[in-house]
Amino acid sequence: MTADLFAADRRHVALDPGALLLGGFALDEAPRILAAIACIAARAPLRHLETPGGRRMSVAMTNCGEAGWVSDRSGYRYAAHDPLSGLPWGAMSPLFRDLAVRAALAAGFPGFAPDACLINRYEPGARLTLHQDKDEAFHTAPVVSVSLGVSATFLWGGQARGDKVRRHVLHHGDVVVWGGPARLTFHGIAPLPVDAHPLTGPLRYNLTFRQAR
DNA sequence: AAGTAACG
DNA sequence: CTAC
Repeated sequence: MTADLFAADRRHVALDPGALLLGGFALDEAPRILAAIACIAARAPLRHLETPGGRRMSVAMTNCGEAGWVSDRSGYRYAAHDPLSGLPWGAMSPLFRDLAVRAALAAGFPGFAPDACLINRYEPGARLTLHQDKDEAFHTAPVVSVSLGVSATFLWGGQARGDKVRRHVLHHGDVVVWGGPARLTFHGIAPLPVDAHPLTGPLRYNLTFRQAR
């Protein structure tokens, strides 16, 4: 960890060894990121995936990058093509990639090479119950998560499902990075409150970058 | 199963 | 919080 990591103008929270919340990291890029999300969603619409148990997820999802995370009755997996259209997911823009790489570096993970960017859209009440990101082929690379729009409560657990869960509010522009010993930490998002943000109205968007392959 | 119901 |  270097000194510039902890610049005085930046809120930062060490969640655990290997896990860091970088406050306001993506603020400058946020309007361009939101415009890019609209372009991605025009090609690969945000949709409510089904869990293997047949339940509709409350969060709407799409992807860009070489691999996209999908779920249906047959399971969770990464796919090179959008199951809705059969087309490859759109390319990950340098704007997205550079942001993720800079955040990973700032959190102590140099050389991050994401090939997957999952885009999540939360409406009021949408949530993600506690889970692990473990569908990637290797867990040597960190997870980088970018928050935009309405603030949400991040649920940060431990290495076992039953471990104590801490809550941290994630604001517009916040980035969370977890890797190394924290790579498989259980995490989730509490139901999104009814709220409004100048750039997104009632919605929260989240970008999750991973190296899936 | 990244979700929900049931419970005390 | 536990069970499925």
